[in-house]
Amino acid sequence: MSGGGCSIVWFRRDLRVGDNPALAAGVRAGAVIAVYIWAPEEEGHYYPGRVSRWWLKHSLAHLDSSLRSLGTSLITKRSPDSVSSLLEVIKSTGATQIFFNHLYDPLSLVRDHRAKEVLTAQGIAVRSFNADLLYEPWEVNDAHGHPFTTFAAFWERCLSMPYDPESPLLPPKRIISGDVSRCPSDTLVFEDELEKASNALLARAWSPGWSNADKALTTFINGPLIEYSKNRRKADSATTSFLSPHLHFGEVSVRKVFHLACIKQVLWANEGNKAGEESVNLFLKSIGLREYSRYMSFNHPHSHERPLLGHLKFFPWVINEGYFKTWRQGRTGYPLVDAGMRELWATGWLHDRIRVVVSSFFVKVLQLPWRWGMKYFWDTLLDADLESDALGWQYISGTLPDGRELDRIDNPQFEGYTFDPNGEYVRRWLPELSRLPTEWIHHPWNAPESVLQAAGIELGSNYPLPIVGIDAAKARLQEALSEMWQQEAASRAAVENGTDEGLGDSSESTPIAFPQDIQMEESHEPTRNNPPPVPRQYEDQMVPSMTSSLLRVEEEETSLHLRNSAEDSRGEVPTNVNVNQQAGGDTLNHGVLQTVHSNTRPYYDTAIGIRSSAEDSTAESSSVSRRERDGGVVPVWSPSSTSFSEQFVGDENGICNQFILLAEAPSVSPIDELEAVIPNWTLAARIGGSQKLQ
DNA sequence: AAGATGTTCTA
DNA sequence: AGAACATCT
Repeated sequence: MSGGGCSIVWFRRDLRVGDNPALAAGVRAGAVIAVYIWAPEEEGHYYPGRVSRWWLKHSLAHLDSSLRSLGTSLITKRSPDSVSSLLEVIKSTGATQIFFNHLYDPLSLVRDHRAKEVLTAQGIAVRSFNADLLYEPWEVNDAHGHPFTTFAAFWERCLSMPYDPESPLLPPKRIISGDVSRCPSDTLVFEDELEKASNALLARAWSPGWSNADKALTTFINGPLIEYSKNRRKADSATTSFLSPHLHFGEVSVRKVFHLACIKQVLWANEGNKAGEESVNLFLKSIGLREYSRYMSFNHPHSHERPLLGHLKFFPWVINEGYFKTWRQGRTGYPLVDAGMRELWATGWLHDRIRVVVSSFFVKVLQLPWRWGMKYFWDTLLDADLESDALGWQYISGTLPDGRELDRIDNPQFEGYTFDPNGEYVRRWLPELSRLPTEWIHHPWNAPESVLQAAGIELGSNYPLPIVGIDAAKARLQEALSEMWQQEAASRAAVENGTDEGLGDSSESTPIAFPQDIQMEESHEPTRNNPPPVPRQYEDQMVPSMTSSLLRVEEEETSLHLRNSAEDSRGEVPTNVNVNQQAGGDTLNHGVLQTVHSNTRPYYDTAIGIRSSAEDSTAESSSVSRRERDGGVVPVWSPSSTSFSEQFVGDENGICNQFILLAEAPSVSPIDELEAVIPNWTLAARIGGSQKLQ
């Protein structure tokens, strides 16, 4: 295995030196070549947003300097294709093995599988590890060996597993560098000049990099954690952990977080500090949600673009780009929502509670397609994370068995008084309402004219009237829901009559395209299980891989393929965090971040590689099975290993396919299939076919 | 003591 | 919105 050659450690979203199993393995094996490959085209629609790239840039610089102090450096490569870059690095360094840590988003599952196939074929030893989760998704199953479908059950199981999560590894003391003299780094460009200006303020609030992540963790554990249960639902309290971006980029390991929190919990439990103990439970639960997001993504890889509950695909979403824009700009007329949206745009950050408020408003009041909202979060959040965001939006949209009720509308006015009782949060982000008394701050439309006047507010002029009334929204939601159920019943009837072919397809398999608007803005706006049989010994061989197989024609994804690159810009948002602002004037002042309105963000929709619809007759799917690989038992990744579930209202087809696939899976060359799929965005759709059971 | 009213929670 | 729980009278 080790031979004479050195090892490549392929960094991805594990930008840390401590508790990094891939790095540790590389160091153990001898000389190391640390590599990071920037290949955003592989991400398709999920090209990272501006602030996310800012973070990445700094995190990589931080990692590089740490590696240098340990004796090596980070080789960076700019590439349209990670796997070919790896091959290049192998060629120029004579590396004979490669180590990396697992990722669980659908794009990575495909890419990593392919990497493994290709590299192995080249005689390279490939080993991968769990560095991102307490337990691998395939380790956590119910009494029947099936994956859980609700969070509570999942998390309960995680907390009562027969073995503990791995203990965090110490960072290496020294790294012997492989010979990189013939392997120059590419300079990676993560932001253009305009973006640089827009990002200028971020460094005041955030410090990317693993050692800063460690500091943030320690600060939180020793500080706000104990009060977490009390404080966690105030919109602007600085009592959250602020770990999410660090966790997203793997700057701190979740095991370490878990470890430290558990130690505190034991301590507080011994002291009889009930509140402290409960705080840890709540904090760990949010870590659990992150775990669950990976779990869901692994088990249902199309969960970032399809509702997990089948009937939701019949929901008549309101396709109204004007609404969408109004929401993004924070001009809905609901102060709590607007404050949140403006904070998001200005800072790339939102308190968890406010994320729920704005997304719930988006889905239930505006009834816009949730994927639009999710995409906007992706573009703007500093901690944008595909798996977490997909879980969040699905939860909000009522598309999970344990999500919020579909027909429940959260009223931002009432939420305002619970999350922001004194209106401070609203006043900070909506300067035009800064003089409005608390009594009216969350429902200015009810305020007496005299009060509004005194506050310098003219509704409909310098602050909008509610874009949609809550009552109207409720009525419209009821209609939409009954329409949805009708459609669903009709579709089911059609299936029973055997006339289903094609009928349901248009509605169910063609996700609503993103609006042009999110990419392009008009110009007048300033733009801008039972225990696993062999629990431990194969830990570092658990390579999630994907097997695809022939299924049937089910997908015709036309609309999604043709996406133009375009300019992404935002509605104007006040970014002047300092409160005082002229109350007059709809024109919001231009704060620092706003000096740049328009960030051009290319969309790499590699429409090349999309197959014709004839070829589309092969829709990927895969199955769960265990098979030998590299001497280790490897679960083969499966999207629909779900025999549970009346909850995931399935059509029987979905379930049947599952078993058919199990039989058929090995007959098709995964790579051939996968290559056509790599342009990602369509991946999930293809994998799932039109099964409802997702 | 039982009923009304209020509070908190929901992945 | 509605259940579960807590507090008041």
